[in-house]
Amino acid sequence: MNKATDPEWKKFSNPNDQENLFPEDLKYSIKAYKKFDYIFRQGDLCDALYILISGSVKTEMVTENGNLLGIEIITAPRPLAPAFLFSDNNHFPVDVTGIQDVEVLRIPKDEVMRLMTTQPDFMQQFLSHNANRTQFLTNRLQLLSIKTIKGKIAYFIIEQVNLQGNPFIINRNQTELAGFFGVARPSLARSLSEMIADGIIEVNRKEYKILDSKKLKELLV
Amino acid sequence: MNKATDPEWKKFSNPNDQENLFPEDLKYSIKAYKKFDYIFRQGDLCDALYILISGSVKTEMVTENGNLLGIEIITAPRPLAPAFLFSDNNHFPVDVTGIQDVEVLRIPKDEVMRLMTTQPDFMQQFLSHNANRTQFLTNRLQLLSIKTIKGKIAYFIIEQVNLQGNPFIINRNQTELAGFFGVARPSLARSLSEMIADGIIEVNRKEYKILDSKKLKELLV
DNA sequence: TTTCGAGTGTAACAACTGTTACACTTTAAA
DNA sequence: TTTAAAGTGTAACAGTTGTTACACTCGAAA
Repeated sequence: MNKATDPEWKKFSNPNDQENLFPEDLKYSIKAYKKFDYIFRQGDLCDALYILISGSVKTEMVTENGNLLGIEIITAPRPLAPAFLFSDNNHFPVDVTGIQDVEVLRIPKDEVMRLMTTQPDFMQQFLSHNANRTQFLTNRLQLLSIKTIKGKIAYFIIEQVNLQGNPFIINRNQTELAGFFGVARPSLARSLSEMIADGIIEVNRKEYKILDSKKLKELLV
Repeated sequence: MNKATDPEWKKFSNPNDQENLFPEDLKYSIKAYKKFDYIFRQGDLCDALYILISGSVKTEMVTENGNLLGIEIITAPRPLAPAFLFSDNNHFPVDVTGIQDVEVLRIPKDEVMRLMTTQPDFMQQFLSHNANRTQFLTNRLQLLSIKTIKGKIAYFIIEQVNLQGNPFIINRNQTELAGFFGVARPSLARSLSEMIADGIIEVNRKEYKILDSKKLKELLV
């Protein structure tokens, strides 16, 4: 297989590092799923490395009563919960559902072990990806640990300003944002309204601007 | 260095796997901290692998206003936030504070990279540990995502019954448990009282018993 | 341009949790 | 055994969030 014909999934998560991740004789299989199919369910055994090679999926935690807390949307190419392959209790912690038609690459665990020891670039990517996942989860945990809605908004806004500057764009509607925060949509709207009324922030469509940074930081409970 | 004189920290996180984790010529340094010293602060650069080799520490998230959300207590020997060594934004996500006098082993990043490729047992341990950390965080996230206190109690209880059977022991007092759930102590006490009054659970000292498993599951919001 | 649906703003009320305070019980040390 | 400290139970009230409902705005498609 030469580089020109390498499929998209060989790029793993970083398109710039598409070389030397996988050897010529890699053992793998590919399975296709339709839109809205469950790809994995919370509790499913995780006995191989799964990489989403086309389409996109959403992962959701399910509290046993059926309530959902949206976690994130994953777009190909990206591995799915790779950390769990090596955990003592290797079961999927979330539901994974296709939001488009998707294809998933499967590499058996022993084959992954071989890759780890023979392909340094693969190992580096694997470690880096898992490390970033851990940071994502830690960040999410920190957000959820803030008790007031205004506090969550403040935390999120400060994070976005650090990334994008002031003003900045939020590409989610209120319903999605409320789901991300784990709160009810009208409650989020109320908190936003009050923060606008207090002269802390300004909102035009998807553009948000901090007006009073001091007051904003006081909201971080 | 022969095996009989291997120090405790060579056992890493699993005392049964003390062989072949580290080579003879490992480059490292050790630093000591007093009780209540900060070992790391949220935001500190993480440029090496740190392993707690004696004593114990607690990790806490700090919301910028000073409020604390207790995360966990770590007892030697165990690595400290090893995942962040390989993340793109390699900063500590939590405060790490000694709750006893502690010693911390430091292995530089390039030395860790060498270990990963030359010591398969080290790599296996490292992967497994990070995987378990991810599961811990996911579990904590799931707990915090439950909105009602009774729901959190129910989730926690069901988890404990799966681990210990029914009845089971909770080795935390109400204050610690409330901190773990991220709620106020009297609120937790109230919810527990109501669950007892409703005949759902029974509590004697640290021993908890489920009486009505059906009602308990209905509390998982 | 019209129209429909998605998205947003808001209000009234219910439900839940936090705060503060204090009495009581248990534990461990003197 | 006595005593102080830690832990627990509980109440009253304040504060925040959820629920439900509905009007309004905006934008894309017909």
